[in-house]
Amino acid sequence: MRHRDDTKVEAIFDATIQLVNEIGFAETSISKIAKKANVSNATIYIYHENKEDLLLKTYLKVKGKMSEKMFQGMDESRTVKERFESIIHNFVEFIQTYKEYFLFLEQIMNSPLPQKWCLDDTASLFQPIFEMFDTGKRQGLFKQEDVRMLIVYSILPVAELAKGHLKDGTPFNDQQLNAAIVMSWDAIKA
Amino acid sequence: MRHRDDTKVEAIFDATIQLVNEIGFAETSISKIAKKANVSNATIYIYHENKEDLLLKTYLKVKGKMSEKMFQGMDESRTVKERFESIIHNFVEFIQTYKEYFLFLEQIMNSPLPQKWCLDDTASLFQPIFEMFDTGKRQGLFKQEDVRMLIVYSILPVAELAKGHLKDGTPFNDQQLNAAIVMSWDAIKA
Amino acid sequence: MRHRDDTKVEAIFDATIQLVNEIGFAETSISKIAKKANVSNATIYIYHENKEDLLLKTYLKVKGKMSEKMFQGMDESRTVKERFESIIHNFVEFIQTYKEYFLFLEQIMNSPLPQKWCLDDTASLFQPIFEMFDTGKRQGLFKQEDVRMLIVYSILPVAELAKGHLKDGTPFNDQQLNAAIVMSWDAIKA
Amino acid sequence: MRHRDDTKVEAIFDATIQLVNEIGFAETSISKIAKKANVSNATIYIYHENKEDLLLKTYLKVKGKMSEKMFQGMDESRTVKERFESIIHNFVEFIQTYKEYFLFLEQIMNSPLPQKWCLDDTASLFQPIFEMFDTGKRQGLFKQEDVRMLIVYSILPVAELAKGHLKDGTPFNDQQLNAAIVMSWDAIKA
DNA sequence: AATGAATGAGGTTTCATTCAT
DNA sequence: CATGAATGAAACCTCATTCAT
Repeated sequence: MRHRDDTKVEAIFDATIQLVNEIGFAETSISKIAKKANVSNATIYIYHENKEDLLLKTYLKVKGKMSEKMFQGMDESRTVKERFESIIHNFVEFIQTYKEYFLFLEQIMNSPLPQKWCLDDTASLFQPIFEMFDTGKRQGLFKQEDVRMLIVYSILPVAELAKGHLKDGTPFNDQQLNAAIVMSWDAIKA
Repeated sequence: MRHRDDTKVEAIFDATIQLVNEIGFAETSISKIAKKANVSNATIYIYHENKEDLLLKTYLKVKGKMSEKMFQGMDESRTVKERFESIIHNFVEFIQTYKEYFLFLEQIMNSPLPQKWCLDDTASLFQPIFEMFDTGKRQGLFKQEDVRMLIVYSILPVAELAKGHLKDGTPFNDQQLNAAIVMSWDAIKA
Repeated sequence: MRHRDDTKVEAIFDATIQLVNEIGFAETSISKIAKKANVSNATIYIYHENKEDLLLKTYLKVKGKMSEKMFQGMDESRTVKERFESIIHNFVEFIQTYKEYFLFLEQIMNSPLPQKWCLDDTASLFQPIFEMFDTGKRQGLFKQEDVRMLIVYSILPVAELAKGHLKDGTPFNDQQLNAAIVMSWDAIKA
Repeated sequence: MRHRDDTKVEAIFDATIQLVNEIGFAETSISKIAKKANVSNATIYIYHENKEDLLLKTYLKVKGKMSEKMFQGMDESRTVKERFESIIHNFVEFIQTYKEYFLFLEQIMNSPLPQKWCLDDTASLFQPIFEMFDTGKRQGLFKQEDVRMLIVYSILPVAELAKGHLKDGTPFNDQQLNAAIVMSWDAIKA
């Protein structure tokens, strides 16, 4: 057995993500992925059981990357506010740098696939967010609401704004970002 | 000449929406739609040029329905706060009553299709929201930010919460909704 | 019963011939014919049993037209040579005036359809040619060969030349036609 | 990698030609070709881009075969008359041996396809005919007419006669062929 | 007579996947 | 490991034809 050729594996992942973004999830076929990745159709089946498995693995990889970037340089000893701002900045940075990863995720997450896959484990990837909000709640900084609610009012809107700028091509500048952070904070603060 | 059978047209729309929700956009084929709608494959092509056209028309229909429900009973003479709460209540009502319409929209809007279709006109469907926020800004009730930002911090989170409850089957009760409205208001108020 | 609407019948014939010439026999469908003729699909079935019947009738009509034009002004009392030249001139005139009729015939006659239809009767349409050649043979003007052979060496080449000019768009002038007639005569003369 | 199976490629060509002859160009479908060739529909698309491409390639192949057979054993040092007779005999031989190839060609060439394909290069396949006639003209053997005219009066009629015998099943014997050659010669000789 | 509506059958093409090298 | 060849199944769409008005 020769060893796994990571160049090809990577090329397949990239081609998948690009195609899903360019032509959509529904139009993305194995043949098209193979062609874009410059490998044979059959090669894809060496690394992935079938099409759905390829999608699942790509999804997990991308979600892992997002988690990694989101908590990059996170220091548990910092204050809640500092951690809050770090996460948001990192998130926006991720969305802008890995534009295609982000849009790929949005497309998959709004399809019935994740429910079919029953992925509870992915929540753990975002554990630091939960911890940060829990701490904040205990310190009386945040409203005593469900953490999902705090997320939906503080992080989601920033992502949505960044997505909007991504789609219409306009830049999401610091001034706008700071205004957003203020609104996030206003929404969730006690 | 046989007369146009609107039952069939309606059945095709419904089948499309249901299937996109059940098995996803990618797996929804004309054959499956036809079978579910109890019509022949060919019948679909009498009313729609091709598969994409069917999706586009379904999308527009559903978006129209959402707009209609969202501003039902809207009274321009009411205060901004009353209008704000009316919209949010109507929206949540819509999401819960027309669950499948809402999830269908989410799936389409997160695919590359809308960009391909270049639909600027659909923004006009939500004109009353823009007017409400503009009035509120002029009255000094809201932060002097772009209306899109106000929307993203007040309406979007509610939709996201409702969607979450839809997906995990738990009810979205009045207490939760009121807490959400408070957060929305906190986020955007001046 | 209302009376037969010859406008529509004619429009259907014309559309059929035009389409067969434009896009070919294989691509010509009832729907396309109906659209080009500005009638409903179903209207075609009032006048023709089915698609093949439509083609057969169109073929017979066109072949009849060709025969009619070919022997227009033919005078049985004229000399064989005069009749010979009259036929050739008429034929060339027909090909150039009814270009589409002629090319339609060529397409049908080189398909397996005529054999399927077993049309012996159409030979009778060209009786005057046979008579002319028979008379010529009896008068010792022509070679004592089968009349089909005489036709193939005198009339067919002219048709082929005319067709060539039709297809590449160059004119088939009198000088060329006369040269052709000389060659025809040389080929068959005793 | 499985190696290219030329048996299949050949079977597809043969099935195409046979079907076009049996049921006609218009009724010849990919499915029928695949069934007759004992391959899957999809296999055809490995070797041919689409149906039209299959037809074009089949056409070119058959035309090449015809050219090859037509000039088999041609010796440029022989006299014009010898070359002339060689070509005609070879052509008749081809028509009779490769009956289906010939009838396939006739059907395609009388459809609008060749014009759509803009094939100028195929003329070069018949270069030796042009050369033979040019030499004959220079030697004063033939009339000083366009070579196409000489072809149309000497070779085409023989083909037409052979085709006639093919279609009604009667043999085209040597005596008839010789009579035809005499007429060909009479038509074009100076 | 005329036609829009409707459809089962079948068209071309692409799909996801497996096989043999 | 890698891949071109191969394919059954199914995709989208159009066909010829019939029906009800």
